[in-house]
Amino acid sequence: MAPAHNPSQNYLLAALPAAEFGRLAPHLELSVLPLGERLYGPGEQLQHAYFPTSAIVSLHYVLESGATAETAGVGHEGVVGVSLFMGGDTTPSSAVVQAAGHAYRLDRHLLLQEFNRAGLLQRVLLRYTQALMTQVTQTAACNRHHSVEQRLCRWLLLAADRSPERELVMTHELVAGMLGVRREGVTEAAGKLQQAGCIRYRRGHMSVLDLSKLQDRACECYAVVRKENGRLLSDVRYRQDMAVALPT
Amino acid sequence: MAPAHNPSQNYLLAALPAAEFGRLAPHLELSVLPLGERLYGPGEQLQHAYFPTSAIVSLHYVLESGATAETAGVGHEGVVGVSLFMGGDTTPSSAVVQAAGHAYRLDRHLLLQEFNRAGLLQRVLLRYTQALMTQVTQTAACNRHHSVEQRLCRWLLLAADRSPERELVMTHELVAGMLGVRREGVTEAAGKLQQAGCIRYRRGHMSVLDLSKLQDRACECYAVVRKENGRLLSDVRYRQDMAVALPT
DNA sequence: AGTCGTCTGTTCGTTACCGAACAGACAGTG
DNA sequence: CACTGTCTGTTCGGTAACGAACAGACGACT
Repeated sequence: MAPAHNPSQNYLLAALPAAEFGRLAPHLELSVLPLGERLYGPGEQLQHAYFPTSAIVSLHYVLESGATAETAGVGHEGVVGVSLFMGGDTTPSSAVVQAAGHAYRLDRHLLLQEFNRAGLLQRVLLRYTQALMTQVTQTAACNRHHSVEQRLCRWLLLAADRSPERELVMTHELVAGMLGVRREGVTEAAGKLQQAGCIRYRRGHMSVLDLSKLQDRACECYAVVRKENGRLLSDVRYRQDMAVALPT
Repeated sequence: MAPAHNPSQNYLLAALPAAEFGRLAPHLELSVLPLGERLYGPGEQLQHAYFPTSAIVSLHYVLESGATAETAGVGHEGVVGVSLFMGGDTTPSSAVVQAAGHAYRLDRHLLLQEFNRAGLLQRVLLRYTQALMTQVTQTAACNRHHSVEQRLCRWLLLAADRSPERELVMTHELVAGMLGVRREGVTEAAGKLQQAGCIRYRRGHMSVLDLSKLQDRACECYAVVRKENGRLLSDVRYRQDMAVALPT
C-alpha cells in the first residue's frame, strides 16, 4: 500500500529514474498549501521549489493599476519555481495557491545541485518549462481574442484536470482575478454554463459536471495546452512505466 | 577592424568565453532574413537556431479563426529556437521575420552538443529563455488590460531597442497582426502618436522620433521587460567585458 | 505619364465588456 | 437564534474596440 501522500503523485518526480529519485527523496518535505498562500511575489528570492501533488498554484501578474491576470496554473503535472534552475532566481510574477492541498518542497540548493548533474531531472524540468511557456503563450493569445465565457471554460477545464475532486473551492471574485475580468462577467458566464448543465455552483464552490459540453464551449486554447503537455511530458515517465511493467 | 558582420553583434554569442565561442564560431553561418520569411510554423522541426544580429523575428500564435497575436519578439539580444535545447523540438507557435536583416544560424545538433557541455552557453541560453518567458507573461497581462495605443507604444519601443535604424519597414496592417487588433485601430493610434510628435510614418514605414514621449504613453510593460532583460543578461557578458578591459 | 495594387484615413452601426451601484441570499459566528 | 460579512444576481449607462465598407493617396512599374 502506498502512503496517502507520496512524492510520485507529482508527475515530474514520478518521472525520475530510481537513482535520481532516491537522491532527492530524503530532502522532499511535504508541505500544506492553504488557499491564498503566496509562494512568492515579484522579485522575491525563492528558497524552495514546490512540486504540487494535490494543490494548484496560480502564476499571475499584478499590474500597477492593481489589475491581475493569471498567466499559467501549476498542478501535479509541474513545479513552481522554474526561475531557480533557469538562473534568474526571481520573476516579476507572483505565485498564489489557488486550490488548497499539498506539495513537496525542495531546497533550492539541492534542486540546483541535482539539476546540474545533467541527468533526467534536468531533462524533465526543461521540458516542463517549455510546456509552461506554451501555456503562457496560449494565454496571451486567448486573452486577446476569446470571450469571457470561452476563457472561463478553458480555465475550469484546466483546473478540473489538476484536481482530483469534482468540486473547486472558488468564488466568482477569485476566478475574475485569474481571468482578468470583472466579477459580474464571471457571474454571468457561469450562470449560462450552469443553465446549460456544464457546471454547478453555490456560494464559494464550483464543480464541473460535464467535461465534453464544457470543451464544446471552450476555445481551442484548452486543447492546445493539454495536447502539448502530453507531448512534452509523455516520454519521460520512466519510473511510472516500470512500476506498471513490473508490479511489486 | 571588425568585419561588417560579426557573430558578436548578437548579445548571447558575445557573452560566451573565448573557448566556447571558438568552438562554435566555425559553424555559425551568416544568413539573410528577408521580411516575412517564416523560420518555423506550428509543430515544425527546426533544423537551426538563429542568433539575430540586425534582423528582428516575431514569435506569434495563429488561432483557428486566423486571428494572430505576437507573444514575443527576438532581436540581437536573443535566439530563435529555444525549444531545441528545452527538449520539445517544436512549439505550437510560429516565428516570422518582422524586420529584414541578418542572423547567424547554428545546426541544432551542434547547439545541443555545446549546450550539454553545461558551460556558459547553457547558462546564457537558459537565462535568455527566462527573459523570453517574462516577455510572454507580460504580453499576456498587457493584452488583457492595456489599450491599443499603450500596446502600440510598447511595441514600437521594443522594436526600436532592437533596431539600429530609426526607421522600421512596417505597415499598419502588419503591426495590427502583431498586436492582435484591427488595422484601423493601429491607424488611429498611430495618428495620435504622430500628432503628438512621438513618431512619424509614411506608407509602409514608421520611425520613432521621441523615445521618452513614447514611454510616457506606453504601459508599464515595456519598462518591466526591458529591466528584466537587463537583469537576466547583464552579468553574463564575459567576452565583451574583456574586450573592453583589454583593448587590442 | 499613366496605371494599378497597396496602404492609409474615415465613417457608421454593433457588441463585449467595464464601472458603479445595490438588493438579496447564504453561511459562519456569537 | 439573530447578526453580519461575504458572495451572487441584476441593473444602468458608458466606452473601447469590432466589422464592414469605401474614398483617397501614394508609389512602384511599364
